[in-house]
Amino acid sequence: MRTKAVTTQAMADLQCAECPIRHRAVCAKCDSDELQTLEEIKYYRNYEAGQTICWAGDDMSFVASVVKGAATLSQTLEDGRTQMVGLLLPSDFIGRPGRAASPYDVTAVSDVTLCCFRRKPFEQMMVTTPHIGERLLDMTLDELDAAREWMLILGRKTAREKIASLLTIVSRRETAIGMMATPGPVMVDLPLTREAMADYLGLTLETVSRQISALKREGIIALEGTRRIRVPDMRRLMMETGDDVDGGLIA
Amino acid sequence: MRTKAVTTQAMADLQCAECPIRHRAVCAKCDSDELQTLEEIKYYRNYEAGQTICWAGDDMSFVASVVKGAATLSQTLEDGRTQMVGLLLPSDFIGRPGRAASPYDVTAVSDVTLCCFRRKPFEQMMVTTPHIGERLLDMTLDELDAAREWMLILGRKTAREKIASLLTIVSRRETAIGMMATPGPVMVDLPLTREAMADYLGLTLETVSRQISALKREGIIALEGTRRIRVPDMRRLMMETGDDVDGGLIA
DNA sequence: CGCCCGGTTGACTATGGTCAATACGTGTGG
DNA sequence: CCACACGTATTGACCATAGTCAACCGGGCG
Repeated sequence: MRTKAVTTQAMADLQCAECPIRHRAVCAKCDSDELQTLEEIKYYRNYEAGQTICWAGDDMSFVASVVKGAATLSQTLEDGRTQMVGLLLPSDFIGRPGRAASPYDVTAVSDVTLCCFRRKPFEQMMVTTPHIGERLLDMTLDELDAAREWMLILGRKTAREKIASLLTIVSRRETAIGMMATPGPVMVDLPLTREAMADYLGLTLETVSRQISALKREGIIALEGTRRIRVPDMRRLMMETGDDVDGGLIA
Repeated sequence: MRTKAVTTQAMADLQCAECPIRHRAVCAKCDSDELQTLEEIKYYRNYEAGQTICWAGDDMSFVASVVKGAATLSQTLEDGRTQMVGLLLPSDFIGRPGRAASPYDVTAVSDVTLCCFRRKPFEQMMVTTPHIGERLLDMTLDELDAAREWMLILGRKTAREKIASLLTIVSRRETAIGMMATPGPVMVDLPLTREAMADYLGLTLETVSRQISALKREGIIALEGTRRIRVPDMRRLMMETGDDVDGGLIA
């Protein structure tokens, strides 16, 4: 595993106004003046797939938004059992204002680009720029809801339901639209190995593999390569999640 | 089950300045002017043990702080499996600014007193009073960390470790001090039935009962009645949680 | 070519769930 | 005062789901 984090050339001069996550990230509510200030303190960092962004307990000198790629948050018990507790996709926020040490391992699962802000200036800006704190509160509340949805999955669902739920959730986030069960076929591109899925779902990789094979055998999903999944009928998959048929939509 | 929520007389005239949760609740950062404004829009509500405060999907006309007692947040699958996703103790916040419908069932597990704010005036105040939003962000980030700790428990711990973790966490919250393993005996007063513990831990009530019996047999805990537990040596209990021996402290 | 990594599949096992009987404690009514 | 009932908790016997251990497959790369 490589350990260098290289500041991208490609991204180095990206203007906030052209940023793909401009309207969903922590800066979403900022007006152009505020954006200007952010522009001055931001910088980009790249990580390659598999690279560790931060170990649990380490101090992070920055907070950041995911611009591109996917990262995970995970916790590990002393005997090595690990549980993922967050899947960070573009626009998600990394780090906690007011606390330097990350309680979680943060890992790039695909090639990742972060838009970083040094901690101190960012915390300063939160005081002077209410829009940032407001947006961060909203995002944190959403993450809390997501974490609680995961608690239901981890605590009460069967292996089969867990897999179906993961696929449903990832597909929902990828096609970030409102997402009612669209009847046509859907492609789900999940950037996770079987082991990462297992860490996410509180299963072993063998069980993940078996359940995916079972869903495949029954025609509920089809594989194109190992990381790409075709869902001919999303509603059929959703029926396997154990949630209400309305898709478990919250409010 | 009774269904009335009575506005307490006993609490009706409690001044914020004398409030037991003054320094930990959502109002913690407010100065006395701000407190004065809150004082004018707040009102108290009481619920008795077992009563439902709000069903998932219902609109709540207020947000609130728990002043006294304990409440739970839970989600239910269509076939009846339920998972608790939050345990609300005094100073915890109920509701989400900007969203009326609760995604969770909220239930009083002991007699509960809430300090309520009507939604609209509260949302208004959040705009004019940054201290409230700031405090709420901090509290929400703490809750998110707690939810993620639960994800580890639900996803990766054995039944025995789950029970030990629950007892450790509740005792940590009750003796709200810094909480290093104090060597003396500790009383843990957990206001939950075996079934509620099971719903929390993603177990069945039989398994909860068996594991508690096992810990008792081994002298790690002792029961005084069914809801009160004596822990002769907290460190011994913590060793059963599967966390690092330092108590799994974050940062 | 052969190794390595990720994935799949099989055989067996163990942990926790299910179903059922029993115990305990408290409040109610004869 | 005791009998009973109801809700909560404990315990046992049995079973099912997912975990463990191990063999094997297949593609990419040195």
